[in-house]
Formats: sequence, structure tokens, C-alpha cells
Amino acid sequence: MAKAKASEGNIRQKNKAVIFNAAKKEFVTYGFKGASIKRIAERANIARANIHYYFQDKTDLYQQLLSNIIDVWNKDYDTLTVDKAPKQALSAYIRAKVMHAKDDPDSSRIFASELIHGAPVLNDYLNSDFREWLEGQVSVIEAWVEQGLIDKVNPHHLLFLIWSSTQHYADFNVQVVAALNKEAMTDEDFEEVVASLTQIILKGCGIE
Amino acid sequence: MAKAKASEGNIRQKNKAVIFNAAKKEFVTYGFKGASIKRIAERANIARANIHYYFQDKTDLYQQLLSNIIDVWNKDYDTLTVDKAPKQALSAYIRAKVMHAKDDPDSSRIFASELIHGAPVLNDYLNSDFREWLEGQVSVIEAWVEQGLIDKVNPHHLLFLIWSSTQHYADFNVQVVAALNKEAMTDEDFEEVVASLTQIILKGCGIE
DNA sequence: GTCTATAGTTAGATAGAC
DNA sequence: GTCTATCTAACTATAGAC
Repeated sequence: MAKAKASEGNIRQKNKAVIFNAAKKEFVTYGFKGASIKRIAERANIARANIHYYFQDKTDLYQQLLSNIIDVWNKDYDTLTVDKAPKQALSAYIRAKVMHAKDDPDSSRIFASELIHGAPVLNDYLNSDFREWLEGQVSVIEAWVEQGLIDKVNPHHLLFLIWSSTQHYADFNVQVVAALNKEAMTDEDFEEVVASLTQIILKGCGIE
Repeated sequence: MAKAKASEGNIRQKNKAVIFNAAKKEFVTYGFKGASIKRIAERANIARANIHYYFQDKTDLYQQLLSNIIDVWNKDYDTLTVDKAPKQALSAYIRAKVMHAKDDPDSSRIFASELIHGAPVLNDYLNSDFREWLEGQVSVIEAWVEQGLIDKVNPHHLLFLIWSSTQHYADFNVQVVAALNKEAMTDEDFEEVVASLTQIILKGCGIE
């Protein structure tokens, strides 16, 4: 758990966390525009006016929620570094992404919904911090290619391939579950996903 | 263009098409819950009440729109058949999917948004027609594996990989464009996507 | 088939007592 | 920090004249 900001009291901190959890479910169910503060309050079991006490407006709540999600990701995904071998680095990256899709699908879905609807809130982020972070990842893959450790692949499209194929199991889970004719994916199913994606993507990059 | 239903007059048919086009933009911008009939009417340049004349309610309009999208897809994606070689069939499938992402991204986005938000409308479809169609595709890949034409891969996860990696360029286009530091993707960019995905996925399946 | 008027609901946000 | 009451705006949907 992240430590509370020095500027925020504990009650405030705790209540905001409760609201974030409720808001996450509401936004993932109805999208940003369709989400209602009334239902968020009901989910959080607090009076509606309290949400306005803690957050300026719906957009402010949504922005802070997205910001939290991105903070968590930035901590978890520093997997691709030049000092690692492509096989280990890519395997670990694929596994981490799939396990995130399993453990916290709602974060992935909220992010996906924001992008699909044109990223009205995240556009600035995409064109600043995100692009900067991405270029670091790209340069690692370029280095691997130059050193002949992997085939000549387009680094951007390889990254998009890994993101999309792993996040798919969070974002499109209803379709996956219907396709597999199951109630829900099991731990074994997710292991099978990791195995399948690792097999195809690594071999597809000429690794091994 | 699809021929007008016999039961529907030409005026009705034409007006519904105008409404569908307007609704597509509205739903893709705000999601189902966030979309407003008032704005759809403004986009279509008709009186708001006319939408209620042609459609029972917002859900009815949305369902028919989704139904249209799926109809178009069913016509375009009968690419995987047993009589074709895996290399040609998969290459053609990847290309068709990428070009669809390029030419009609909004259809992909509306479908994606519906799934991300739990498929309240499409759940029945996913568990009936979709699953049936999918099993046909799966059996083609299984046949290829049995004949030793491709590596032993999980057919479902291979299909998910192709869907997710190609649809990504429609659904997450804002992120892609930010990553590539461009205003928009060009025809050449999409050709590069086809080449990259074909290279990695085919080799990843042991083709060639 | 079209349009105006309006009923009925739900929404975001704030004021002010506690 | 909490809660009730309330204002204002936006929305869906329908009725009924043209």
C-alpha cells in the first residue's frame, strides 16, 4: 500500500480509497459519461454529497483514479532493460502483463475505455510521460536487434502486440469466457495463456 | 450496400441509415450509457422525436447498430477454411483484420466498448452464434496442427492473439498515434503493421 | 412521416444545519 | 467531516397538431 500523502489526514485518505473502489466499479460498468455519482455513493455506502466534499467534480474523481492506475503500472512494468536477455525479459513481461489482467482486470478496462473513447482525459499523458517511457522500451528492443539477439522486428509493433494480446484477457474477458464455454477463467487457464503467448511471440521473434 | 428489407419503405430505410451513422459516432464518443438521443438527432440533422419514431428506445437503436456491425463482419471473415494452406489463410486473415481496423475503426470500437463494459446487450450472441462460428475456426486450426502444417498451438489463444493485435490499431488508435508521434497513421503505417504481425505470428506458429 | 410541447426522471453540484 | 434539502440542467419518452 502506498503511504498516505503528508498533506492528507488519515480519515480523508481512507474515505478517498473507499470512493475510488466504488468509482472503479461504476466507471467500468457504465463508462465515464454514463457513470453516476449517486450510484458511486451507493456502492461506497456514503452520502452523495460527501463525494463532492472529497472531489471537485466527476472529472476530478476520474482523473485521480486514472492517475492511481498509471502509478501502479509504472511500478510494475520496468521489465525490459538492456542488461537482460530477450528471452527472460520478454517472458517475464508477458507473464507480468497476463497476471495483471487476471488480478486487476478493472484497471485495464477503465484505461481501455478511456482510450477507445478518444482519451479525452489522457491525451496529454499519452503525448508526454507515456511517449518518453515508451522510447526507453523501444530502444531496448532496438539494441537486441542490433546485437542479433532477436530477429529484425519493428519495436513499436512488437510492444503493441504484447500489450494487446495480454490485456485482451482483461478487457474482452466476457468474450474469452464465452469462447472457452466457461463460467470464468481458472488459474490454469491463465497459465495456458502465458504459455501460448510466450511460445508464439518468442519464436516469432526468432528467440531460441 | 445491403438491399432494403422488403418490409421497410425506402424513406424509412434511408432515414434509419442516417440515424445509424450519427448514432455510431455518438456511441463511440460517449459509450452506450453516456450517449444522448438529443446529440444523435443533432448529428443526423433531424428532430429528436423522429428517432423515437424509428426506434423503440435507445437500447433498440444500439442493438440494431451492433447487429449491423456483426452482419458486415460475418460476410468479411470467412477466411479460415480447411482447404487453404495456413500461410495464405493466416496472412489473408491478418491483412483483412488490419484493413478493417483502418477502414472502419468505429465499428471495432463500439464492439470493444460493449465487451469491456460486460456485454450487457451482446451476452446472448456471444453464447450462441458467436461460439458456434468460433468452433468452426478452431477446428480449422486443429486440423492444421494434426496435419503437421503448423506447430502445436492452442487454437483459441492463437485466434485471440490475431483478433487483439489487429483490432488494437482501431480501438487504441490514439495511443498508437501518440506512440508513433504522428498526427494519424498512413497507408504505409498500416502496411507495416500487416508486415510486422504476419512476420511474428506466422513464424511463431512455425510456418515457413 | 415530421415537429412542437411537455411530462417525468435522473443527473451534477451546492448551501447550510449538525 | 457528515448529511439533508434543494437548485439547475439534461435526458428519455410520449402526446398530439400538422
